[in-house]
Amino acid sequence: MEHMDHSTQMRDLGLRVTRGRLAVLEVLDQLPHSSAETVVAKVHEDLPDVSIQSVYNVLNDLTEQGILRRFTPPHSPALYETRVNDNHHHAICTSCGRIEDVECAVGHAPCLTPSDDHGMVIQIADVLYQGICEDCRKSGAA
Amino acid sequence: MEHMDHSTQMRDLGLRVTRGRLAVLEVLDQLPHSSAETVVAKVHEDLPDVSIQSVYNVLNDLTEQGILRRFTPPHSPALYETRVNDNHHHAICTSCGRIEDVECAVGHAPCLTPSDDHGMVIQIADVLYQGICEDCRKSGAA
DNA sequence: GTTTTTGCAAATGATTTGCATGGAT
DNA sequence: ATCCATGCAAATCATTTGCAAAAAC
Repeated sequence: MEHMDHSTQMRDLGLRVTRGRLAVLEVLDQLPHSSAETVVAKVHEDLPDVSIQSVYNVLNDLTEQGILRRFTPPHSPALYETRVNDNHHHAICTSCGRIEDVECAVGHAPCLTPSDDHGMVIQIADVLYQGICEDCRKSGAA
Repeated sequence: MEHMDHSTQMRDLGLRVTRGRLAVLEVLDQLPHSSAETVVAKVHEDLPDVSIQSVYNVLNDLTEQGILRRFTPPHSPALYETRVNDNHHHAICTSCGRIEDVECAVGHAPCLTPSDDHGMVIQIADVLYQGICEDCRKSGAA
């Protein structure tokens, strides 16, 4: 069962396994980089009675628990993906908005040198590359 | 004159030098990482007749021209700073929201390996570190 | 004088809040 | 049976849009 991982993931964290939560996670497995609005639309295809606010709850709660990953490009609503245990990051085309997963160029998650960490314990490092994608360059859209 | 740089900066780009634009730039020189709302409040201390919408225009236009830099932490409105020609990045405390400038750990701006650039030409790489700052750790706020 | 930028008003978009009901354990 | 999560409604926050008037070149 594909849900198994997510169910145990939540149970292990003391979260209750609900249809809404599973539905949100399935959508994000299929469509990473989705906005809350997109998730709601997709969830409603199968479960029309899941409320918008509940989806927001789920997105917030699961992000806080580390099951989801959230990032917020400029001029965009927050985007979500099911958190995977690599250190991939994102490249966004500032012209058409398309987003690609990219591997971290340095081979490991960026980190701070102790001399420059300002006393902070870093938990997440998100890299957002912004540029122009091949299609936009060719079509002169930029 | 401290404004000189900004004025010539704008003139060189064919942008008109207005009091509103200069005021926004001065605020961001003093208070980097400010939100639009903060900028409006600060600008209004001296120039109460500058409209909110105009500040948004300025922030958008100057960011587009590369004079300002915008980044958008989760759960935060967009933040702005006058763009400086280094590759510093940002560390945000997920508990109290404080933001520190940090130097890029690898010594240069992150870049993509050609084999992994998806055909995109990268113009900006923003790194956002998220963690818990020393104060929050000590006070147990997290 | 011409074009860009501003100011005003209104609308839209994204997200959060509070409280009673329903559902998972 | 208990407590967590949901649904509903309303509110709030951030930002954009359109057009006439003012300002910079």
